[in-house]
Amino acid sequence: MKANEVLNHHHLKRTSCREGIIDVVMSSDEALSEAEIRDRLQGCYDRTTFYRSFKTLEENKIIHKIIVDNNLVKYAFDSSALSSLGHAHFHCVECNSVRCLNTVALEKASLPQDYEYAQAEILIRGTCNKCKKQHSKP
Amino acid sequence: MKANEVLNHHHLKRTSCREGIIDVVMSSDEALSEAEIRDRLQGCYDRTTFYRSFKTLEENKIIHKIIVDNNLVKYAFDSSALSSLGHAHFHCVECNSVRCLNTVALEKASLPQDYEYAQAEILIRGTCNKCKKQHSKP
DNA sequence: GTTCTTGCAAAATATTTGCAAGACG
DNA sequence: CGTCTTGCAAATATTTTGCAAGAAC
Repeated sequence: MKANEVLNHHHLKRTSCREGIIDVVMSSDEALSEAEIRDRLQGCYDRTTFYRSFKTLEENKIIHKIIVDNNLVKYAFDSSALSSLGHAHFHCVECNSVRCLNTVALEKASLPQDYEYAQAEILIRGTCNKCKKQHSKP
Repeated sequence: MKANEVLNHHHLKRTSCREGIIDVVMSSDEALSEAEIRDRLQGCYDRTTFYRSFKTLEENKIIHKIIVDNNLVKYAFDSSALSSLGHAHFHCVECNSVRCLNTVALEKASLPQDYEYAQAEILIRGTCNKCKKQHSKP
């Protein structure tokens, strides 16, 4: 599905900023920060516009926001299969890359009495394959 | 265990700000924001001092920080039983309260090939018992 | 043509840093 | 007394808002 189709599908106006963001996050295998997305779009847009676009795209569940730390916020394309249960992400503490995981199962049970479950977000920290490989080098 | 004992145990200087923070988070059944902690200490300390104290206490695993959203950061006493595996928290999307959970099990498996697991953070969103009760009122 | 979006400037907020004065041990 | 901590001021950084010009449909 192309960026403009995604926008049409959600009854959002096709603007080049939105299309650009969608193209970038769709084609990336890892989550990207605002700065990274802006770089890949050759800095074409104002930060304000980015924030507003991110917000709109997030509200429409086209992308989702991953807050790894207060100064590490990333965005990823929202493959809606995940979004019903919640999301799981892997954060490499060495290279700070963030990837969506779709293979993590949360045992849904055991909330306190009378609490109502809606959605879970799981952030797994560790070391990614690339950084682990670095370690084994001489 | 009292606040000053906690500090001694970690070889940290006993200062009233640190003791105050520890007292407040230890005696609270939910996680508290900087503003809430400051209020309970009658606004005695500078925000800078809070940030520095939080950092020190977090580095020593005396408290932990829960980033619910970019503008919703809370702190809770770190009961170390949880900290080995990671933490699970419940965020009520209605009243924005945050509580530590100790009864959530994550199926530890299924990372991509060659990834190394270190720790997980789970944030469960939903409705807390108090807010649910509100709904059933007339 | 009407409505939504953008860019700019500016405000609000959160967080960090330098430095001198003060508290801890 | 030497070292770590505090408070103030100021610097950074992030995110939000108002408004007029411009684009989408």
